[in-house]
Amino acid sequence: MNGRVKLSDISKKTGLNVSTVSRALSNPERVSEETRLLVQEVAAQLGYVGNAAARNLILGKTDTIMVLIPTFPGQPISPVFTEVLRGICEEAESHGLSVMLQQNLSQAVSSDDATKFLRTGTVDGVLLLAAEKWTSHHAFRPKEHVLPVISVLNDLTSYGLVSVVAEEKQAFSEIVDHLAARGHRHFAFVSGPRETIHEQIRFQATTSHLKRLGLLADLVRLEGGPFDLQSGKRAAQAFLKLRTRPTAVICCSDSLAFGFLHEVQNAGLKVPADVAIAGYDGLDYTAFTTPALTTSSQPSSEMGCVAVRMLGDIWNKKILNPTLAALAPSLLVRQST
Amino acid sequence: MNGRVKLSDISKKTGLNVSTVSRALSNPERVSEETRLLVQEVAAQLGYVGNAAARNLILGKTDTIMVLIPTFPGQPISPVFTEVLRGICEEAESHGLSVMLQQNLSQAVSSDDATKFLRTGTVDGVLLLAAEKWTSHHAFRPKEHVLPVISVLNDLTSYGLVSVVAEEKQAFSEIVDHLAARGHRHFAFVSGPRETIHEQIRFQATTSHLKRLGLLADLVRLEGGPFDLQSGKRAAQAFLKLRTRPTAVICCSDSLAFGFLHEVQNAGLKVPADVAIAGYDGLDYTAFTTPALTTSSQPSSEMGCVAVRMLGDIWNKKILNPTLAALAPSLLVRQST
DNA sequence: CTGTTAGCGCGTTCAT
DNA sequence: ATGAACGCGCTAACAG
Repeated sequence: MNGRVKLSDISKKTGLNVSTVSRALSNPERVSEETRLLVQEVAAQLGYVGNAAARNLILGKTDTIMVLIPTFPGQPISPVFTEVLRGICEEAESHGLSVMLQQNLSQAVSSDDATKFLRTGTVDGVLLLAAEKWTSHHAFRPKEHVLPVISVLNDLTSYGLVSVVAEEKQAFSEIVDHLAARGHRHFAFVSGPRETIHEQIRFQATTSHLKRLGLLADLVRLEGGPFDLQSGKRAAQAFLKLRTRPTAVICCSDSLAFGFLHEVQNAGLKVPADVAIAGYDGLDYTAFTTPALTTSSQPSSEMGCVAVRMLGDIWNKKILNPTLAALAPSLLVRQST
Repeated sequence: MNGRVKLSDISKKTGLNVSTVSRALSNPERVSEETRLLVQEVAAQLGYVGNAAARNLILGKTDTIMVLIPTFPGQPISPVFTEVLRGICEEAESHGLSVMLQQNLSQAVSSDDATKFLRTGTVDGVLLLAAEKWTSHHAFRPKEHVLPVISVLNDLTSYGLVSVVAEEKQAFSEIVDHLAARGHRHFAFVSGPRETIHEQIRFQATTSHLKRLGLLADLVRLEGGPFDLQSGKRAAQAFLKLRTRPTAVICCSDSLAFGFLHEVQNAGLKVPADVAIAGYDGLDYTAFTTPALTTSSQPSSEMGCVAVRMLGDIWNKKILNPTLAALAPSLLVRQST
């Protein structure tokens, strides 16, 4: 390709052998002081940059990880994904790893998706963000050799994947506790998409904790839909039609909470006097609604960091089985409750 | 590496030569119907996936583009970047391209950053998001051969880079027109970071258009700071201390507008009765503030698409000079004005 | 239409 | 400490 300078170029210019030049650049200690400096100087002078493809080919690795992010048509990407991605990039960079990104259209990763990036063979590991299912492809186990795959945000250990998630159960228990301590006895839960793992875990955590407190009888479940502002608005419309309205509303996500807040305020309700609202995610804008939203903050970028570290552990054979890492959330009590 | 199945494996199993197998897989039309089917079947059966490194090495290209996104410590990534990124990924996928992501810590891309990813040599082109400067590195021009670099969001044609941007000038003129039509005569501008291209263009567009309308005399410039909610809040605090307050506030970004809105409402002002507020970006949550924010929507994902397409044009020699593509924004008039 | 040959750029054996 | 030779897996010439 083109006139890119290569090892042989700097070999000619120095009179040294190509392999010596190679050593001087990758294993400087295995070469004399003198030649090392010479090579380094000429390399810099010529603007040598190396060829990753050749290096990858002979080394059998690429030092690259693939990140799969689900996207939904017409919907912006969740800030949670963005933050996880940031954590991944930071940690990857500190380990000298590159990050490849692929956005896939459905939340469920199928074997087809798997094939798509495997066909490239350019990565040493895969990070799956918020995948609901995982159909392991035959290409992943050619001869007992598998490409490491880690699930982030969703617990897919049952599919045999190392997973790193947030302690959502704890988060929603804390929210319930907080609301109960404020004196609330009648609750509503604004649901996200029923089929998602998140919805199931969060609703389950809420009901089981309410039950523990003897308050379950009064839980109203409001259908939201997708994790977006519009869904929160719809749920609020249903809420407003209720004969007896709960005094505390727990939303499955911050976007739902914001949409909900917007709509009940439009209808003239006072928050938190008429109804208290809590969300989940810890998006930055929740601190700037009026009133500011109580929410539980996900350890988003931390999950990204941890996932990259665990990938390293898999490469180093320190992790051998589908392990689960669960990171703690932190409750942010604000004016909406 | 490992026990990955390669061309030679399927060559043995079929009795065909390696190159025939290669052809059957990459140029199916240059091989007999019979062998093609045989090869494809055996390939599928063995779970052949190919080795990108080898392919890249011989082809001299990687079909991969690098995206550089600026990040700021302790600050979430702008949704605008995320949307641009989405556009890039979608368009890239439709062209069979992969996307590598690197987040760099400063807004200004220096030669060091350039070197970092060039050292990999794994990409065929670079997309620079919101870079303020560009120090072209010698590695970019080894022998009249350069790696194509496109600037997205910022016009860096003066650095010799093909650039794709939003028509910010138009956007802010439209905002001014809208506000003037509403009867406003006293304006404030909430500034973002003074050193950024965006702040300069947007402020300049606002003042020059106000001047055109004969309204410039009354413009108050409020210092915001970083493009975030907190800065908008600070600007609002300054605004509240003004002896005579402007009736219309134009914010350099939606986050500033939201923070501003939050704070003036806290102080008891009515929006838009006491003060009208407009932002810029078109973030989804602006439709759900109370009142909903008037804003001008950036063609974010479109910019990503266009950038990828232009990269293709550069590869095909259809673009030879630093071209500028400017995409139109769309004004969203809502209740805050 | 298929087999043969050669080589992409680099790292790592072997020798020396 | 350095040089020579080999091979990573694949594709593109060139024959046949």
